[in-house]
Amino acid sequence: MRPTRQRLALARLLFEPGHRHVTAEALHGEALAAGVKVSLATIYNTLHQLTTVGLLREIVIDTGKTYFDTNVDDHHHFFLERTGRLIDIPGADVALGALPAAPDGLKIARVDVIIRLSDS
Amino acid sequence: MRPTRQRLALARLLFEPGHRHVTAEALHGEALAAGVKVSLATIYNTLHQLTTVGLLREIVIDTGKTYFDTNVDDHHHFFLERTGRLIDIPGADVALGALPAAPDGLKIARVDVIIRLSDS
DNA sequence: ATACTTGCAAATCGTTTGCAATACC
DNA sequence: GGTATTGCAAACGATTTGCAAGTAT
Repeated sequence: MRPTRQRLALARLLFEPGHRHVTAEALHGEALAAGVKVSLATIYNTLHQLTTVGLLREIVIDTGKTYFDTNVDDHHHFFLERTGRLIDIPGADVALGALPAAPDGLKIARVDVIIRLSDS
Repeated sequence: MRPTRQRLALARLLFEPGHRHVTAEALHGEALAAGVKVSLATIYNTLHQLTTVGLLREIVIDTGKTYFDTNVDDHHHFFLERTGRLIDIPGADVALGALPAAPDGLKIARVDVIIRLSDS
């Protein structure tokens, strides 16, 4: 994985501000706003590569849009339904008791807990 | 909501076999296989209407594809990553301890627990 | 008769892909 | 130079929409 101009710029945008959640579109917007010339295709490439390498985690919350989380530790999420925003919940803050055993030849790859929030 | 031919046929396909998870495409296929002439547009209409009415529940597990669950009780899911299949987990089988409080003016609408399974 | 439904085909949205031009080592 | 990477534009798959024709009450 070569440290190209666009990869470096994207990495800076992603990891400098601390933990965050981005969509490809949003990151693309930020890049352009920051004066970084990148194509959307490259954004997707990079996000997936970083995910493969373990620097990002993909979160499925909403159909039709993929979120990438710069926090790859064990943790969960609040999802604000009205705004589409995500908030991290430290893994320790959600007590999961014994989980049902996985069927036959399968193993638990990950447990996602999503707490969906609406206006009260 | 009128009991039209296609709505009745779809309701039968959905609710007669016991609890299940379907995608619009899959239901469309079944309908055609069962000799029921329905357009995909109507499938989507009907699935959404049934969801609004509370007879179905929408599950987000996978980007780019929406699952509808005929089980609307409190429960969670196993997701078989290799096949894309869903398996219900009774709500009681997952012990959730105290959850972090929802921020300011927000309330918990729902808690989704998804246990992702891969081949072991 | 009137309002609700259907179905087609076109449109949309996020994402992916093919491929030639380009940047990295 | 050789290989990885970029960017464009076209291709995609799932879902939605506009609208004319059909159907329930």
